[in-house]
Amino acid sequence: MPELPEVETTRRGVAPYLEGQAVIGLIVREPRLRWSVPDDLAGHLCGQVIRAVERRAKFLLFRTDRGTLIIHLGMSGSLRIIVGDIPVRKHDHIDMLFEKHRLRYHDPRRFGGWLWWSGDPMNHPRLSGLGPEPLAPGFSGDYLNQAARGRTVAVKNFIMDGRIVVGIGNIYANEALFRAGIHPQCPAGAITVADYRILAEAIRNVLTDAIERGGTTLRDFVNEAGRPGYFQQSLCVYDREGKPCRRCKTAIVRLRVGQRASFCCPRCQPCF
DNA sequence: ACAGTAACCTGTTTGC
DNA sequence: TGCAAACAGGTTACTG
Repeated sequence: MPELPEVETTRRGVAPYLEGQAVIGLIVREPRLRWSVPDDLAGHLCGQVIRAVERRAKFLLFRTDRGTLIIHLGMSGSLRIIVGDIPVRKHDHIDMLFEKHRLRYHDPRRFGGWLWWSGDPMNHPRLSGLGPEPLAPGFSGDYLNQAARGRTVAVKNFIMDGRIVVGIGNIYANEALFRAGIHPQCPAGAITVADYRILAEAIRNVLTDAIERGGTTLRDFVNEAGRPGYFQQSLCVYDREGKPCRRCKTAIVRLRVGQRASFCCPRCQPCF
């Protein structure tokens, strides 16, 4: 679930409750996440003030004076602000305690992670090799075109590769390619620079639109208040097999690209 | 370096 | 209705 817009929605939601607040406790009920929660995480965090809540790719960064808590939501993780006495549900794996509330981590599939890093988080092995942020300067059609030279991989897989550009998962890859009028199976190296400029803009626009609508909730994504996003109402192709294209009414087609379900309009996204 | 596959784990949907 | 298989938003370790 959580791609860049959902992680950013979570960041914006929790930041006001955490920044400037001291951690007074940590309850780890289930440490077996994608990467095991470090044994000494409570020792690192307790007493520390969260100075800033940032995002890099799909990672959330909680900065303190002594290091950074790095959280990844995986495919089914969510963070909620809990005020008062709300009973722990199944899969509520971690609570981070503050004076007046707590941050509760829920993750049925346990593909997420809570990591600690004492140095510059950008040097963490999981972050150091990442490509540019799609919403920051430095990401452009010219950059994509350069990175795609000689690549035979399908363009959909190419833009989902975090070494090329971060934050784009299956939903937004499909949606961005539709907006750009590019077929998902087109080889990355066969796309013109003009089309890459259109694609880069489509990526920025779809991510920005999704953030404005609080992300996409297909099953279980919820924000810090436990409420869903509503960008799913704006999806043009994802999970719309057989339904009419919002632009030309042609039936949306489902195919498999690199083991992932993919959706496109055969008329608006012609084969290369 | 690149491309493709399997794996991590649980819940829900689909098909027989 | 019941059960098993297939599938799901992400990342990474492995293969050739």
